[in-house]
Amino acid sequence: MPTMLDVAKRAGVALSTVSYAINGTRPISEETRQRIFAVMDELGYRPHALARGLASKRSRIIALLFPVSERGLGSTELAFVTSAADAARENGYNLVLWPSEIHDPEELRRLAQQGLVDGMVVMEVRLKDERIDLLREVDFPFSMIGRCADTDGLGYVDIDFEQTVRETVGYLADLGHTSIAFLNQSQSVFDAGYGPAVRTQVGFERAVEAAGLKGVTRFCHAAPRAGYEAFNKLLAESPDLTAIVAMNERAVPGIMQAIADRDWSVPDDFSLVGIVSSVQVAEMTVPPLTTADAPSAELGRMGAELLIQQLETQEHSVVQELLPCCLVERCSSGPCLREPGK
Amino acid sequence: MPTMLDVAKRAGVALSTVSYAINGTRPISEETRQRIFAVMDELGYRPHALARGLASKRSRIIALLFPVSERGLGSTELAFVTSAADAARENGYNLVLWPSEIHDPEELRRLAQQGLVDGMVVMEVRLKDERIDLLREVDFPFSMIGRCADTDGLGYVDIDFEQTVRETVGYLADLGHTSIAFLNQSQSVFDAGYGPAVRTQVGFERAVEAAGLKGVTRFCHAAPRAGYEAFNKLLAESPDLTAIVAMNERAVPGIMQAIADRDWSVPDDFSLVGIVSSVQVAEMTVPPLTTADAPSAELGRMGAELLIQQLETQEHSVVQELLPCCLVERCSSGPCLREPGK
DNA sequence: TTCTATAATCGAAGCGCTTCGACTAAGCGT
DNA sequence: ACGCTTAGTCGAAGCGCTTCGATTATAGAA
Repeated sequence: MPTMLDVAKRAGVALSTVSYAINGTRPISEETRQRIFAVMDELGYRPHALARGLASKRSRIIALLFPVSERGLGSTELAFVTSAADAARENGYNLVLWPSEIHDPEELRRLAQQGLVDGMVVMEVRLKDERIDLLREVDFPFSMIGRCADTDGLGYVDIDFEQTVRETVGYLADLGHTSIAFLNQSQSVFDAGYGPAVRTQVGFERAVEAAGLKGVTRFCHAAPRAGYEAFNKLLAESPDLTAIVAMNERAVPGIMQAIADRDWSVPDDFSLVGIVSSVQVAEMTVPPLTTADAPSAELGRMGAELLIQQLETQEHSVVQELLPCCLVERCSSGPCLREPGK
Repeated sequence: MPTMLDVAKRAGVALSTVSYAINGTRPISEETRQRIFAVMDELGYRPHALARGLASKRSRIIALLFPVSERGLGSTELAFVTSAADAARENGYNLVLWPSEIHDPEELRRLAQQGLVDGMVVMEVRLKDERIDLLREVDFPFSMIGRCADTDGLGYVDIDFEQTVRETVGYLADLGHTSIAFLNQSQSVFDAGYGPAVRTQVGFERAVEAAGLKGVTRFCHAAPRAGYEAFNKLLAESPDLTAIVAMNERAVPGIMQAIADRDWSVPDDFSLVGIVSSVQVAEMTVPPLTTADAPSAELGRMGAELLIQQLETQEHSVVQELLPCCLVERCSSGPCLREPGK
């Protein structure tokens, strides 16, 4: 494998001249530059990434911190990963995957001090998140997909949960629904201060009140069985319910089953809308689910780009962006033709 | 950030001694070692990954090549990624994600020559795959998740498609089905020589013949609509069909819809089994789908471990492993109670 | 006792790059 | 003709490690 020195010799210039030609760090005459580049691809020269990183103190590698087995990532999260990797590469960076126990700051500190990565993109951030506290403390560059409670001076992209749930509630209200339930993720996820669970629930309550509707909320584990039971309890307590907004993909089939078991049909007797979901999931149900799809690809991409931008420019121009989910009407929602409560 | 030299000075030893103590490359007295380690964590010293990589010519970084937007990865593929990353880290390696256009060997060559990664794990390998040809040609270490046609001397893990489909067909035969269809992925994927599509189809034909059953096969795009149409055509041509084996998750809801549209019910009137699928998908349908689940996590893990093992030991002990899918009976399959053809 | 193997350590030479401080030769205003 | 900037280039000093070839002390073999 040829080195920069080989190129320099063959082109009859100094080693440093080659470096300047490649990086454009100092002016090089057009003539020399051409000669150097000619030699470079004659020899098939590729700059050595590690050497470059060592000398420049910038590895051009960023890490994506993703929580290991925390609810087991779904296809929504996969899109974060792939689009972040794409975005990184388009900007000349490499993306390393760092499966991180959410509660092991030491591991994180090691990564930060190892000199391997220039910065990190942190996924699945909680309202109160040790990882963020640590990174902040050691002043290590990072961006978030999601956000913690105190985002002062921190760059992030997140879903606009309030807006999403407001739009969804509005949509159902327009269809004539007056009593709506929100099916959240599990109580433990909520208690752990997981942003989406907390923010959406709050948003739902506000939206429902603002619209003058009746709204109830309920936690539910990520499983069909739990969805089934949750639906039945919900209807036992509020028999006038005609629609559910579910931020719990795995529970959806259980709900559908429960609806079918009452000999009701979707959407004529009951409406079901998934939020913070994805097309893949929506199309797995029969009938296809009306969903507010998470802008996963954008989130992943922006998370990476935010960080890279922060790395390239020294100025701390803090970008904080909220993206709404996109409500797509499919076949699980509509006006309620049944007489509520019957 | 302290360097090795700082540690050495503070411990009153030579720089190289510290290195030997850390790596165990040469014998160091217990006493000295202790002193060195004490100083190390007194100073909070962390070896610099890039420097280490540059000097040792081993970065301890491996790349996971995954095809960009080729069918859009599902949750099955996500598991590859995360478990590969896990496995890498457990073995002291980092995993970088390399979204690769399947037909751009130049990009790949660059990655290989850049010195950034010690080896690659290649996903979604085709029977005839340019990437493999290139890596082989330049003699760059790699392992495959999946496999190409000529696997001579190449390490891989793959799903045992033949076995999986045989078991599935056997399962349906035992339930009394005698006319079964196989719903493959799309024709174009098949024509591109995508291993699973080709191998499973061949396997199905053999299995059906061996079991003395009647079998038909059909390609289908990854979409509910396509599944719907495929089902109807299939039944128009072979009215005695009582079961479908589908290796096409996205088409499944369409099939279910089509079944329901005939006023048939699953599984009493028709059986449906998904293969090379996952629990997540299986539980999204109503009723839950009987599936042969892909051992995704194992595949990802083994893919990484295979490569690392190859990297650590010089000997080319070629590991080639086929893992079967695990057939899980849920509620979409059973004996056919309907009189076939009616 | 003398010779040699082994344990324990040191110093120095890289690994392949970036970057800083020269240096030279023009180009320009005065 | 004078200094003064600027484009274009060179050489050398690192970046933080690994690793090779000594060197010394210690012990077992002859």
